[in-house]
Amino acid sequence: MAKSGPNGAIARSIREGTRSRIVEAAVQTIKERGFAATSARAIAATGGFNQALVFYHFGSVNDLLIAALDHTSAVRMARYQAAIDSVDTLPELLAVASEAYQEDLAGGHIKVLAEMIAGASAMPELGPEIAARMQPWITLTEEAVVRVMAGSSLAPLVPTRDLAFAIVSLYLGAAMLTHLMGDATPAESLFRTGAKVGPLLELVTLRNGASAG
Amino acid sequence: MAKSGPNGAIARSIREGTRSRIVEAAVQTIKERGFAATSARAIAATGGFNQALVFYHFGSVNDLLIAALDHTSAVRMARYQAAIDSVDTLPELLAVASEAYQEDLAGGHIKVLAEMIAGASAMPELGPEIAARMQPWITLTEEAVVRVMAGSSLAPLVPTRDLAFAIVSLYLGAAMLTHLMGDATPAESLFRTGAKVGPLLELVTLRNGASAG
DNA sequence: GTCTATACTTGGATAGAC
DNA sequence: GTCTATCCAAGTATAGAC
Repeated sequence: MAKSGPNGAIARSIREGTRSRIVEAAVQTIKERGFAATSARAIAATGGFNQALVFYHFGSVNDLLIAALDHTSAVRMARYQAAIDSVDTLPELLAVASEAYQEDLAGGHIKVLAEMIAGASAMPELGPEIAARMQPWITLTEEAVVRVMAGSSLAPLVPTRDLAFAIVSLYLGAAMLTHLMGDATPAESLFRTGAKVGPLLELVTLRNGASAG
Repeated sequence: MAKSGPNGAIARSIREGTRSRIVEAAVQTIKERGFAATSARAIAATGGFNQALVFYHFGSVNDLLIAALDHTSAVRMARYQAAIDSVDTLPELLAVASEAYQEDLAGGHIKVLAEMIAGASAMPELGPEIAARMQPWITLTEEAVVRVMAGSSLAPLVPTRDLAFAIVSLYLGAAMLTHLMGDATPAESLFRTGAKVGPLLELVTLRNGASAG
């Protein structure tokens, strides 16, 4: 209270601290220029601050990049979780996934993820950090699958862990290929097909209150 | 004739030219140390020749890397094509794919591919080159799918292009995640599950000479 | 064709002024 | 906490001897 004056936006950006300004500049630099070009100097140029601040606040570029991944992951995870929670059937789940993919593609989140994973190959010490941050996505996916399959007679037959891993792999692989091929974007066609196939699969997950004892 | 003497191995390696020595050193360096660490100096150290030879023979490190990708791709493509040609049913195809994946993982080919794709993000000018070299794999996959589905009543319903893209995406995504997670290797479990599920899917692709006109 | 030596560039990271 | 200035390492690429 004592601090807040009439100068809204500026005061806010000061109060939020330089840390988040740096994190956001890092995210934007990855989006715009790719992992390899995201140096401390490039981030500083994007955010309009000094290069040395990266090291003062985060110790190293790598640690900043981890923080940036955490930041975007948290935002996206919350959104996906909400979308998934509002859904009960497999076709709906496919629709939500397709929608989320398109959104993330347009918003550049896909690119950040792809670049970070690509970058993990480049900086081996980033590997475990990123792997750990992928795990929640697999778990999220598995929970969604379990929920959607619940009540189906097929449920006990489905290896949900493998299925979740496969879905995340597919999502990621499609993202990397799309990213690679640029304008061709065959992933879009794939998701459209998925949306068409979804309703057919509903037969598979029909609640079978009748057939069960 | 005039050139070949009693000194077999040494003469051969001279005859084969420094170019292929450099290409092989590049492949091995990517396998062992990753894309980012594969500099002209590192490649030269691996192959035991001078750094300047990279530029003399290939002009730039990037061009050498492209040549290296072409080299491994050609070898693997030939092997996959032969394996696929010897197969007629979907379960067999899954078995072949699973086997190839394990082989490529053990042989380090998966790593080369993953690193190159990762690297493409790093060096944008590599992107189109690598994308162009992925296309034949999608085509190969599509042809295999078409062949295996031929005669099934489902064949006309399957969007083979999308399916092939999905399979390659899955393969690639699983490779990158496995590469990332290291010892966890959930992809192995996935392929085991795939092998178990395969026979069930045979029902789907049964030749239906009876039901057709 | 292959080597040594070196020019040039970029980026991580720190010291020290403010 | 933020800036300027700078050190140092690693890498691309070329010149020129052999």
